[in-house]
Amino acid sequence: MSRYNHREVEPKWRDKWARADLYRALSPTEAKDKPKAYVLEMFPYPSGRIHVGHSRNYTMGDVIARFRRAMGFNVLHPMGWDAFGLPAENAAMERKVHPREWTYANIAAMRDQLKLLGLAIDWSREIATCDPAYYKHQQAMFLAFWKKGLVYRKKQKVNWDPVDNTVLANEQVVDGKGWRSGAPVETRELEQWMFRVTAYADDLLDAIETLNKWPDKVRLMQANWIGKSQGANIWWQIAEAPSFLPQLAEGERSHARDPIPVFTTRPDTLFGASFLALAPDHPLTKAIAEHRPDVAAFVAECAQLGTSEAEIEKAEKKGIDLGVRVRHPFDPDWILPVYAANFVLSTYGSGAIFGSPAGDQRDLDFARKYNLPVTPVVLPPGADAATHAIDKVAYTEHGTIYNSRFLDGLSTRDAIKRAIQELVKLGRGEATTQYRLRDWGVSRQRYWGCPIPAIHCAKCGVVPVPEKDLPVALPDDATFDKPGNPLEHHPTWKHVSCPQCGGKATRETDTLDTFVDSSWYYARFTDPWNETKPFDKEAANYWLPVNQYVGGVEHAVLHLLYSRFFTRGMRDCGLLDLPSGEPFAALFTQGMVVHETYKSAAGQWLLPEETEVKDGARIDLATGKPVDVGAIEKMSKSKKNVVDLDAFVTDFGADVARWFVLSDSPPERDVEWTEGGVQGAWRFVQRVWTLVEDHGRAAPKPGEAPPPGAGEGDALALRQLAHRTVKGITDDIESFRFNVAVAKCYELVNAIAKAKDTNNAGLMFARGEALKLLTQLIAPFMPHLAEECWEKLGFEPFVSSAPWPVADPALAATNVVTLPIQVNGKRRGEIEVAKGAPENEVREKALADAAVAAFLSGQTIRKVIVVPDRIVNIVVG
RNA sequence: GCGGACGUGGCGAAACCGGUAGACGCAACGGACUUAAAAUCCGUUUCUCGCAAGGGAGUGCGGGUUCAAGUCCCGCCGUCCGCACCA
Repeated sequence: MSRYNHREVEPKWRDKWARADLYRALSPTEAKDKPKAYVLEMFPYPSGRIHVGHSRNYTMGDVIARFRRAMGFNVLHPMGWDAFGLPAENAAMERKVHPREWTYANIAAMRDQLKLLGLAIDWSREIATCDPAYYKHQQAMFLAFWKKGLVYRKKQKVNWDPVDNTVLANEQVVDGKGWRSGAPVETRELEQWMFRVTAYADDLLDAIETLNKWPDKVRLMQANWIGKSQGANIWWQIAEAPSFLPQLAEGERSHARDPIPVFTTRPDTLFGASFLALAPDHPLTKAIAEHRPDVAAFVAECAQLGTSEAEIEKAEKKGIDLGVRVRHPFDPDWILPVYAANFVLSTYGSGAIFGSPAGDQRDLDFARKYNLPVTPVVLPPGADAATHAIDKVAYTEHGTIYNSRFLDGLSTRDAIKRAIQELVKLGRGEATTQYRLRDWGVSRQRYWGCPIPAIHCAKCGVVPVPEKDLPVALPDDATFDKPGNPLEHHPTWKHVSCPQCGGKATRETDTLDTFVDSSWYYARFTDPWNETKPFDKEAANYWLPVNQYVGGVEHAVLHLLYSRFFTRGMRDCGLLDLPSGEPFAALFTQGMVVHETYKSAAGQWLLPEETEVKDGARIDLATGKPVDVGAIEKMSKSKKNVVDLDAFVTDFGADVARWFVLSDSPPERDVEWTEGGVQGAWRFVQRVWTLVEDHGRAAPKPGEAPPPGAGEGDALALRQLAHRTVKGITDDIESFRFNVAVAKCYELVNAIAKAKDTNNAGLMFARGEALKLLTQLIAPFMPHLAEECWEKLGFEPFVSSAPWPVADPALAATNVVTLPIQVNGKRRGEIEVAKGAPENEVREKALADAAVAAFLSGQTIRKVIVVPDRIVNIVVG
C-alpha cells in the first residue's frame, strides 16, 4: 500500500483539468437550458505573495462554484486583479522599480500561487484593472456618468499632506498625521471630482430590504451609513445683527442677513428652544470672525480640536455669543441668542441647530454652562406635568407635549406633523429629509490609477476627452523621486490642445480612487474581451447579478455601496438592464485566518517556521532562547504570523490547506491556524486514500447487480448513513455550514473504516457505494484527492464534471427511531419504535419500559406528551 | 453615548422549528503493534458522588414562560464589531 503522494497527484489533475478546459464558463447559447450561477470572490490586490490566510476566501468560493457546477449550473467563476493603488507607487519610490513592473511581477507570482490551490476558475477571463484595455472602458463610463449628471466638480475639504504634497484618504491619517510623512495633516479646499451617490440615496436605502441573502449586519451598516433622517428645515429670521454686518435696504438680500436655516428631526420641541448654535465654520460665524478677534480665536481653537473618539468624549461643550438675535418662528416677539458652538458640525444638515435643552443632552450641557433657559416640553409617559423637571439629564424619548401653546396635549409624533404644518403655513419652514451619506470624492493626486479623462481649457473650461481619444493612457516615463503627483511633474504628458477650440490646454492630472476600479469589475468579467464597450449588454444581462459574492466584512460599506451605486449608474446610462439595480444577489462575509504571533528575546517578530516547540515551550531556532508567544491575530506580513502558501502546498498539499481552513470554525467566524489542526487534515487525506486504495474498484461492471445482503444488517446501516450524509452535506453547503459538512465527512469515513468484512459481499458493496459518494462529497473541498480516488474506484473521466449525488429517499430516511423517555423533563430511558408509529402505541411502550417504570411507581400520571419521532415526556406528581 | 453580534468541556465547535447538550476535530491519558521512535489501530475523556449498578449538577449570572429552555421573554455581567457631537 502506498502513501498518498500529493506532490505528484495535485499537479497531474490540475494539468488534466486545464487540458479539458473544464472550468470555462459557457456562453448563453452553449448553455442551452442550464441555469447560470455567477460565483465571485472579492478580487485581490496584487500586494506580493499569497499566504494560507488568503486561501480561505477563494476556497469558500470554489466550494460553491464546484458544487453549483455539479448541480448542473453553467458557472462563471473568474479571477482578476485590483491592480491600481498606492503600494505600487511606494515600491517605486523605495526600490526604484516602475509601479507597472512591480504590479505585474506580483500578479505573475500570485497567479501561480492561486493556481496551486486548484481553483475551478475560468482563467480565460482574467483581468487587471491597470490594463489600458480595462481602464479605457472605465474612462468611457466616467464620461457617460458625467453626461448623465452623475459626475460633477466641487470644492471640498480634504486631508492634505504638506510634505508628500498629496491628498490623503481618511484611513491614511493616523492621529492627525500623514501615515508616511508623519507631518500634521492640513485641511485644504480643493476642486474635486465627485460621483453623485446621493442621487440614489433613497433607492440604495430602500433596496437594502430586498437583499435578503446578505448578512443582516452588512445591511444594517449600509442603512446606518446612508443615515436617513426625516424632519424639517426651519428659517430663523434675524432680529438683530452687529452693525459691521452689511445693512439691508428694503427688499435687498445679503448672505449675512438672510434667515438662518436649521435642520431638525424634532420640530415638536420648538417651544423648548432657547438658542441657536452655528458651526465654527458656518458662513455667518466666519463673517463675524472677520470683525471680532474673540470669535476668530474661538474658531481657531475649534479647528485645532481633534476629532478622535477620546477627544470628543472629553471635549466640553463650548460656545461664544455672536451678537446676533433671531425671532422664534412661531412668535415674532420671542427673541433668541445665536452662538457659535464647538459641537455643531458644518458637514451635516445646514451647519446650524436650535437648542432645545430639555430634550437633548448636548443642548442641556450648553444651556447650563451659559445660563440659558431650560423649558421641558415633552412629558414622559406617566409623569406629572406639575412636578416633572429637567436637571442634568435631558429627556430625549417620546411622550406628550406640554408648555407648548397649540401643540399642548399632542403626542410627540403628532406634534412633529402639526409643527411642520404650521411652519409651512407661516412660510418659515418645510418638511425635509437629510442623509448622512455624502457624494463620493474620487480625485486622487497619484500616478498609479486611472487617469480622469478631462481637459482644462482657459477658454472652454473643463472639457471631456472625446471618446475616440480613449484611453487616456498613463505615461510610462514618469519619475517618482520627488513628492507629489508624478503626472503633474511630467514634462509633456499634460499638455494637449483643447478638443473644442484647439487652443492650448492641460490634462486633468488627478486619477480616480481605486474603489472606482472595483465598482464594476464583476460586470467586466461577463465579457472581458470586448474592445469597444465595457461589456456586451446581453452578456451582462445574462450573468448579472452575481449569485454568490464572497469577501471580507471590511468592505461592508465602501466597496459594496459603491458597486451598488455603479450598477444603478450603468443601468441609467443604458449599459445594462438589471431591473433590481443590485450587483450581488447573495453575499457571504467570511472570517479571517488567525495565528499566534511570536517575538524573539530581542523583540523581533518571528515567522512560525523560525520557531519550534521543545519540551512544551516554544523556542527561537536561531538562538535556542524561549519565544514570547503573543496574541492570536489576523495573519499579516508585518507581524510575520503567516504561513507561506507555496511551502505549505509542497509539504502538505493544497487539499490539506483547503480542508483545514474550512474545517474547524464556522465560515463567518475566524479560524485559528494550528499545527494540530493541519495534522488532523493531513491524517484525514491519508485515511481517505488508504480506504479507497484498499477497497479498489467500486464502479459496477456492465450488467452487474447489487449482491444479496446489501439490503440488510451492517450493509444497510452503512448505506443509510451514506445517503443521509449526501442529503446532509448538500444542505450544509447550500447554507454555508462547511464545518458541519466536514464533520459529516469524518463520521462517514469512520463508519466506512469500521465496515470491513471482505467475506460479506453485501457489506463490501455498501462500502464501495459509500466510498463513491464520499469521493463526490469531498470533491468541492479537496478536488485533487477526489479525482485520484474517483479514478482508483474505476470511474471516469472527472469527479469534477460528475453530477452531484442525489440521496435515495428510501435509504436517507430511517425507519426506526430511538425516542428518549422523560419523566418530569428528565431523561429516564429510551425506546425504539417504527418511524411514524401511532401515538397511543408509543405511549404504551414508553409506560411499559422497565427503566422508566421505576420512576413512575407510587406516582400519579398526570399527562403523557408524545412528540412523534422526537420524544416522550411523562408528567407525574 | 448609539446600534449590532456573541457567551456551551482543557481548546475549536455541534445541537437547523423549544424536544436525548457536547456530534466531529484538536489536545491529553491508557492499551496494541515495534528493539525503539514515528506512523497506524483500539479505548477513555463535561464536572461530581460511587468499587459498581446507578445518582446528582451542568450551556456567563439572576428571574420568568412551558410538560420540556443552550434555544423564547425580562434584568444584569462580560467579550467583540460598526458608527460616533448626525441636531
